[in-house]
Amino acid sequence: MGRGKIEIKRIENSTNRQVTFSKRKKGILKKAEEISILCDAKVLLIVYGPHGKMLDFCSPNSSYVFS
Amino acid sequence: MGRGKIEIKRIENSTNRQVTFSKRKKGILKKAEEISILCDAKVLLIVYGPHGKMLDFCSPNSSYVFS
DNA sequence: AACTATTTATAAGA
DNA sequence: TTCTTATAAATAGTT
Repeated sequence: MGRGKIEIKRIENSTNRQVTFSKRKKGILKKAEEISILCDAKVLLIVYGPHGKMLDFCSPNSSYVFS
Repeated sequence: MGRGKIEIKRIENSTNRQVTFSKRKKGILKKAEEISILCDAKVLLIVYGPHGKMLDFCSPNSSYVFS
């Protein structure tokens, strides 16, 4: 989605890669939260990048599933 | 995204909830794979629904991060 | 960091 | 229920 179509392969430019990481991480985090609410699902999402936090999303009361 | 806008709250109709779960799980899985390739990120995604598998996506060579 | 043209995901419908 | 399509949402390139 965007001004142009991109190929799904490693972005070589590190600035662009970091920008895309930030944007997409935000997006996937939102999707994780949405599916957990809409569908009553248990979700655990970890996105680990150079500057990212380890645990990014865990739907409420999931500890009994993921422990 | 779709024919109409929806509120992000639990879908009460269980058939609709299951359909939405299937569609969105596929979507988030794709996003997880894409960010891992594009941004060289380590991703672990678990979406646990009534009929879903436990481990849904793990980017390659992530075991040292997630073990 | 904000914008917007365009692609992608998906809610309803068939 | 698998496929279609109109529309909402995400985002690539731009500013």
